[in-house]
Amino acid sequence: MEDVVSEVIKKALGESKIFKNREALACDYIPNRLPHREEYIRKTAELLSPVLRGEKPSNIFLYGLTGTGKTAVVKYVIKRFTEHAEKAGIDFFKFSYVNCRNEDTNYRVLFKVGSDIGAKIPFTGLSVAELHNRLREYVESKRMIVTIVLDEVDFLVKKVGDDLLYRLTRINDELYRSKVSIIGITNDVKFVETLDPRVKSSLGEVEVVFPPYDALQLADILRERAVLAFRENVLDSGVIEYCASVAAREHGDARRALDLLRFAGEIAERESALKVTIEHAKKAREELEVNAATEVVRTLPYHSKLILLSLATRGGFAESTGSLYLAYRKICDILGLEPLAQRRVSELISELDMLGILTSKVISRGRYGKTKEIALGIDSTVILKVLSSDTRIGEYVKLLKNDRNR
DNA sequence: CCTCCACCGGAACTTACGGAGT
DNA sequence: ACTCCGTAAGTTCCGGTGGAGG
Repeated sequence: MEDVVSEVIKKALGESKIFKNREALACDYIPNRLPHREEYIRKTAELLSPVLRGEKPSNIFLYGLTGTGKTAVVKYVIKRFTEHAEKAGIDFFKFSYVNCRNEDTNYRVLFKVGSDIGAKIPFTGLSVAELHNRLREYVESKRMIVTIVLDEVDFLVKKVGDDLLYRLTRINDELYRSKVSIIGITNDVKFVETLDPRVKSSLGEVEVVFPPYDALQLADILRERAVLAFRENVLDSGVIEYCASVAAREHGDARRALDLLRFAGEIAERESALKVTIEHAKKAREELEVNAATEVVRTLPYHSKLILLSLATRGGFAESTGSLYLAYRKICDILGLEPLAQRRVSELISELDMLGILTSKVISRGRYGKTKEIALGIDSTVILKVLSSDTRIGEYVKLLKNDRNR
């Protein structure tokens, strides 16, 4: 009998029966065509076209929910412009793409910009102000148009404020031979309202809103990518439509649709199936959902976990805030912890509701008061399993099981 | 129609904590 | 090393409320 590991190794190294190029379904893949975004590509390219003549384009702000193609459109246009520049031997415009979720401090953003445009900058040791100056001097000395793309810029601002944005929008006042323009991308629509009015007006010279995709458009996108990603005839009919309709229900998120399709393919591969079927897609959806849920539960504050624990041990249902609170206090007592006030617990319940882990409904029982009816949104055994990764909770759960067996 | 339960949920206040500036 | 400031998490206080039962 062959040993298991070498079997796995052989499988991993061997040609995939399902995938031709798995990468084509990754969310950071830039395809050659972006279906249903042609007009946005045109608009973005037109807005950026001044750089081709060595002039400064307007600052641009792009909004739209997650997975509506903002990043893909911008990256696509940048790629094409850069290709053109290389072919024509032009070097008077440069792009810098910064994802503010990864580069989440002022220093790291500036550092990324610096390395993207070819300035040599020590990766530590300078103050932010000094870094800013050096960058400005470098840009000025090279006589060029720099376009900085700040993706998920709301992350940066939430973490360190809009100081950097303000300085970047004002940097042109000190540049004579060169210019800098900014493209901000965010999926938080309310975010712009929180900005300093000065930043808001100069950053939002032009605003472009990306609408969500509908199910048919998502299906088109998936079809296009599927041709690249999968071998011929491995996709069962209806798989693409299924993935598209699931994602369309969640505000038309193309990223989710792609994830789903890729994961369905991976499941099919794991099962050594010859075709990717709707069953695989359904399984993928379930697993992705459970994964997302367990991830949320795992990162919950401790007392929120305890509230969930109280709910899960009562069969996932509580007829009132008061009764759940009592159960929660009992658990706190057993674990020797200070319980939170009921007011706070009530709020935490509402937060859990918003996260989609449980549903709480405010109801009135007339004479018997007004309260929240609370029900778990996920299977309670799943919750208990996830919560048990905390040692103290785990012990408690074990204790309960023993009691029940007796 | 009124009452009154068992909370809801707004507001103001207290602590604790992690930077920024000096 | 120091203060200062903003923020997050909780607490206390309290007015508000939908509707069953009188």
